[in-house]
Amino acid sequence: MKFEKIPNISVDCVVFGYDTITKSLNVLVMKRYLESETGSEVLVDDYVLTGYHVYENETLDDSATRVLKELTGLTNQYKKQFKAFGDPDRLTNEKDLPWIKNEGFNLRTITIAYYFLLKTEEVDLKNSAHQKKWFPVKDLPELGFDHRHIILEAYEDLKIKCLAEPVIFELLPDKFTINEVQDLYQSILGIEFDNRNFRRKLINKKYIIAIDEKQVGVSKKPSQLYMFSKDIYKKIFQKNYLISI
Amino acid sequence: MKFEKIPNISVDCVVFGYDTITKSLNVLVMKRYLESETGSEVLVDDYVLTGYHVYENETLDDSATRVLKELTGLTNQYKKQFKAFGDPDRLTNEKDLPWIKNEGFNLRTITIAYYFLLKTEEVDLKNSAHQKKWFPVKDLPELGFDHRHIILEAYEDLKIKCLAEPVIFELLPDKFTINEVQDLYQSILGIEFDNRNFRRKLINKKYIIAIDEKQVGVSKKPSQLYMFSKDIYKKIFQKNYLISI
DNA sequence: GCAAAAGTGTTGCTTTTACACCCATGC
DNA sequence: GCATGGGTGTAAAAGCAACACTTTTGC
Repeated sequence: MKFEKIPNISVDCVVFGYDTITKSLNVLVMKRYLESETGSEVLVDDYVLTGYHVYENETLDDSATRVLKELTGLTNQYKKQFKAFGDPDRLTNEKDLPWIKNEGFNLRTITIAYYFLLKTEEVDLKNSAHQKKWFPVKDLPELGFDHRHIILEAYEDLKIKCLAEPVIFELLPDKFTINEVQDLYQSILGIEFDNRNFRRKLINKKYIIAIDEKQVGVSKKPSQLYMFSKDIYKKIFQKNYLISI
Repeated sequence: MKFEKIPNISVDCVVFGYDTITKSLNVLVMKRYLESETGSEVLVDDYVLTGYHVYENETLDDSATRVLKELTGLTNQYKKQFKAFGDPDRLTNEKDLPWIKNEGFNLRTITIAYYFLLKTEEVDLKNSAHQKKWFPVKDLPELGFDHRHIILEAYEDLKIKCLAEPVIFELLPDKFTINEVQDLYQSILGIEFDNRNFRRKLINKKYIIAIDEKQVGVSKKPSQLYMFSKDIYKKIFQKNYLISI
């Protein structure tokens, strides 16, 4: 009983990884491939989110953490439960049926969807069992089930979240330049900011700390590195009750 | 199969109702009462949210809508799925056990929680099967299961939501005064605004429309009535990309 | 005429926006 | 010395915050 899977409840994890080099916000997905018994026909060939059934004795948060760990080896990443998906037909697209038959899924499975924020470079894709791949959130491959929909809803939630809370720093290395932060905001939100205004705004925050270090190995003026202090942020944080409707 | 309940998945509805007269943001809950077989002992005597199992052929949203309709007779109210609750021990407080035994619940039930926004006066509590009652969100009664927790999370979500979207008008009658809007914001957020600044801000919105009508039957200067035009709001709405971290 | 709540303006301050050029480095 | 992105200042406009008294009605 204790470690049994609940057959009709899963968690699905949208893993967002930012690649500072290519300036791309990516999503980690897993290859799904199935041939007919004779091997003459490819039945399923696309990607899916990583997810798994929730265990009987496990909280939803713990399930999501477990799935992320199995997928990436990482723990302690920023995690948010953002929505449950449970349409009766969410798993029953024609192209999903052979897969479901093969895997023995329950056709009416509700999934609790989480998203995680981390850095692409933190994940080692080589030494891993499944075939996993990063795709830019703006250029997703063909996805199984309702997973494109889930990713896009996660992305919408992230857009709103990053305007109100300093989650952006979860996607950046510990030491970053102001322009990297700006690039990331722009990449997530799809809009451009004035560099001088953006820079001023960030540098004025007490929790954005200039460190005594500069970029190395770049063939241009090396830029100042900063870090984000969560401690200071928490200390000086105060709810802003500005009504903007 | 089609109309069977899924035994381990439910929706729970936090129904927020605002009472313009008493200026109280209320939550609608249902009496839960159980005596021992001999009638000599009260086993359970408290309140719970209304909720119900999800049916096999039904979306989560439809389940929530159905539960609200059975509870209040109302449809087409503002509805938001805000979180799934699924801790293994969420139904197993000692005081919930006799109830669960009596009702034949699945002990590991995940609930998808929704909140609704409406006006207290819209709901007729008299002609209704179950014993239902409004309680101020700031003065909740003893609640079964994890329902206090669910209500408080719904309330937190509502606080954030009403700062960014005009959901406040879902809680007010069609015709309202500026001071009623201010009272409601203050009641939800627990802070006070300057009346002159608040009034100016609202009246300047194109979608807040002064109508050719005043309050009647009040023994004071009757106030100007306004309405909210969702159409105009949608037309002129534009996402505000202000980073406030 | 009095109680009750509605409604009204101004000023200083902070924040946002718009905008163009020089700087430091590696090659 | 040149290519590359890093870094800088100012002025106008908008929005926000603080503040106290007069008006209109029903009774």
